Amino acid sequence: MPGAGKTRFAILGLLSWKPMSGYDIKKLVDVGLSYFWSESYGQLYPTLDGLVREGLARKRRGAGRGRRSRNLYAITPKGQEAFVAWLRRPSDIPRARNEIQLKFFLSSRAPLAESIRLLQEYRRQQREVRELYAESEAILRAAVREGSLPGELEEVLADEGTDPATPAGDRANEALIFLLTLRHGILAVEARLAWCEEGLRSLRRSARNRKRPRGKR
Amino acid sequence: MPGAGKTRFAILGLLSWKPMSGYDIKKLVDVGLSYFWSESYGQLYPTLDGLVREGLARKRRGAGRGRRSRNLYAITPKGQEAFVAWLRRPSDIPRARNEIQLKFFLSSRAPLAESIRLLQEYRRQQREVRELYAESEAILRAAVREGSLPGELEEVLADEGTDPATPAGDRANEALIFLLTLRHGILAVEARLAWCEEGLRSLRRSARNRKRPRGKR
DNA sequence: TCAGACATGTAAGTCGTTACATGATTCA
DNA sequence: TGAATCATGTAACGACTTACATGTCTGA
Repeated sequence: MPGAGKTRFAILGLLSWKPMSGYDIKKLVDVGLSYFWSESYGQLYPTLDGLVREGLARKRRGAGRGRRSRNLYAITPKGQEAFVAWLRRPSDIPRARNEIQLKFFLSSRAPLAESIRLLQEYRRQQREVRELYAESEAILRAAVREGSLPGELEEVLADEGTDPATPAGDRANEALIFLLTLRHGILAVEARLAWCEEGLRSLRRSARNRKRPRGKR
Repeated sequence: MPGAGKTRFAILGLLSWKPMSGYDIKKLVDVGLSYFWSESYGQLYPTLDGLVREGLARKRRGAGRGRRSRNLYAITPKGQEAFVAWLRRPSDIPRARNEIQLKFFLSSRAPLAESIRLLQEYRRQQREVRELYAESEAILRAAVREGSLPGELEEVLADEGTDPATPAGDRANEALIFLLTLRHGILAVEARLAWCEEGLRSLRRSARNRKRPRGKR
């Protein structure tokens, strides 16, 4: 009984697209889902075995000899059911543990300059993230206009395995949802950057007021 | 060697305010820091012992008999140093693992209605969070105007332990930084809600286009 | 020919939570 | 008197990461 963890269903969900090997899944997550998900091999392979033992997936030995032979995993009807049931279960609120926020809060008794430095570091970090997102968004918007999937995803998903009967409208939908997922990240980053500006303004105003505390009551 | 984990420094940072017991720290985190941090007893007490073993904190047996006697932990100069050094170390980018985002992404091959439902669930959840934040913000803004700390924090921090020599300006600063920390949460929630609206608009437009796919190319 | 991608897996360790055990004190 | 809160701790588990071990195939 390997837990009711999220990794199980993340994998199951990806297998519901098409049969894949552990290596494929890792690639797909790293390349396409990295903005909101991650998996390590140490989780991946044991979990795949677990899915097979529970009858949620089937393992098929692919071509190739020795270590080079890919194991293809396919979702079973039972697995499909379990996946949909999970989709419909309420999601837990992610428990918050944000290091930068913690540091900023704990800096309240340090010199103001320390808090300002933390804010600037955060801003620098988030600006970099925004750049990454912006590039992805440009690629994706183009894909949405064409109703296709973008290059990297295409590679992993679209070659041999995809059902050719999938209507173009469905492909467009997939791209749209991928785009929206990315938009979530972008709006979040922009909110964080707006917060940095607000914070820097507040702290600098506070610093000025303390240098010449004129109208004090 | 109990890891270079974040819990150690979170605790150290709180002890840098004033000596506290494990129970105090848990209360303080639950009541005042819950928007961006959490600690469990299972981490707390062993970590406190670890800090003492490393000479970063000192344990002092308080009044009371048997199990009721509080253990007060105070930071040492070495601990203070370690804390400040941590504050200045670059923070790691939190690795992303967002269940709702994952579900939304994986819903791309389900009926559109499923994606819309997920978005609505997310919106409902985030609206509740926004209410909580709004209440806290009102209390905090009042406290900032007065240059004091708000009730709950006052309780844990301000009674006997606080240095009476702390200038009023410093108290105002602490309240301001607390307020800014909260603002981070608020801006984040509002960004998520804005995303929900954007997403719902997009998906509904997409649904309409597929019912009567008139101007197709 | 050999670096680098392909491919699978395991062992050990970190980090954290939940649930429980224990007992004192307060107050309705 | 007995429920709630104060207070400290531990045991067991769960989720995940890192680092390693092993071997194959491809292409410059």
